[in-house]
Amino acid sequence: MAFWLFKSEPFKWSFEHQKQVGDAGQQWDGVRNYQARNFMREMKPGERGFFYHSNEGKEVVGIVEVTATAHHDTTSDDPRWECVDVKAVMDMPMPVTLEAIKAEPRLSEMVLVTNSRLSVQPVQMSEFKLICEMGGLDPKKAMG
DNA sequence: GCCAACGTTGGC
DNA sequence: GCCAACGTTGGC
Repeated sequence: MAFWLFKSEPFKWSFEHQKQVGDAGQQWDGVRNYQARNFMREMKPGERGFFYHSNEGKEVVGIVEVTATAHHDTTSDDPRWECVDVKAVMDMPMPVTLEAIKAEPRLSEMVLVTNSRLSVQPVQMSEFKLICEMGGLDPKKAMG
């Protein structure tokens, strides 16, 4: 079981939008970066990740779950670009800011910190649990 | 709004 | 296959 982080600018696609589409989920489209695409290819239905608001907010705001394996991104004509489907699972009671993440020595290896431009990235289980705790969320609940 | 870091493109 | 030029991301 792997854990992930999905980054989105809230004025383009926010966690609120994500919640509105419900359990049907929605393709995580628009990714045009090989590294990010390759991580999506590794994802399996049922795996969970953080929903992170970049630019505005700069915080982890909720938990999402992968509902479909990688398939063609319908917003691109180019068959190279694929994406998974995700659905919103629960809110982070207290959003965890990038500032707080950077201030936590145990999170210094997070991809969010070491490669801030990667929009889809893996998260270690220890990192996942710790951020849940920082956000007031029981890690067991978040992990499903 | 700026700019550093990074990724991609295309000429050679 | 190299690398300069360019475009984009995202923190500040």
